[in-house]
Amino acid sequence: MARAATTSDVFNAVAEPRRREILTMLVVREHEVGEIVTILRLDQPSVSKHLRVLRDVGLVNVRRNGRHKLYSTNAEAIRPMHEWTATFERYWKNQLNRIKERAEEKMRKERNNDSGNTKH
Amino acid sequence: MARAATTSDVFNAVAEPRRREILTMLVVREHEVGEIVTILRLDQPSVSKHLRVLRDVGLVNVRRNGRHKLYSTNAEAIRPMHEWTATFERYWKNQLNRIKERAEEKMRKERNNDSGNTKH
DNA sequence: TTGACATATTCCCATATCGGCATGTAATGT
DNA sequence: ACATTACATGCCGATATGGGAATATGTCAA
Repeated sequence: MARAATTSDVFNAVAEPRRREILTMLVVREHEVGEIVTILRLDQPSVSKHLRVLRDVGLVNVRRNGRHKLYSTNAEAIRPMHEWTATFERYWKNQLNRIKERAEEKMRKERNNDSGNTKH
Repeated sequence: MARAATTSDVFNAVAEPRRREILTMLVVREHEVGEIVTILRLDQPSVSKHLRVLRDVGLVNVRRNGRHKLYSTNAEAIRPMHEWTATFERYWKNQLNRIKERAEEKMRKERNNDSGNTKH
């Protein structure tokens, strides 16, 4: 088997940096495809393909306006990722605490050593 | 160009579901490779390869213990993902509020219609 | 040293990717 | 009807993937 399809879930879709840029841009307000092309300096077919992937996993919505299509980010779809990463939050906070504590421990010891060294 | 390497950044490394399972498992406490194999029911070479990817992007740490190797999740490395997804939080909250408001609006209107219909 | 155990790496294959380029389709204006 | 604008899709090639099977590396114990 090869790598999972980019359309298999949000994690795979968002692995592509350009798609992350597109999402960041479209979450503020909706944009036409042409605007994405000029602002992010990508080829039009490239943008359309990325939008296709994002659409397939529900990360963006489309709306037609004459010849234009207006895409916008469906922020709600990013929530599962946010929640998955959130399960690690307490652990990195613990890691930081442990680092802090070790640093303070080291400080105390060095202070003791210094006072001892002055003796000799 | 093909898809970006799985080792290119945390987003790509974490796109693989099995690697997410491994991270979830190793964040609680460190485990030997063999334990990962039996608990997640994967082939040993497969686990070693996944761990290699996770190591390359700094998502796990290793420590040798005799013939065994003890892997643990470096939770701190997941933080960038958490922060990226967090930038969308206010938007999905807004979306939810708008849905709520529309529902309440609808309720009010329907109540008005009902009171009107009783008249006829 | 040899053997057993634990883990890592290599090779092969089927598959999906992304970029570039060309072409297709849909809506508008004249 | 036709040309034009705005997107979408199709085809190609180079590349990296993950699974499977085999093999290599590393560590301990007798």
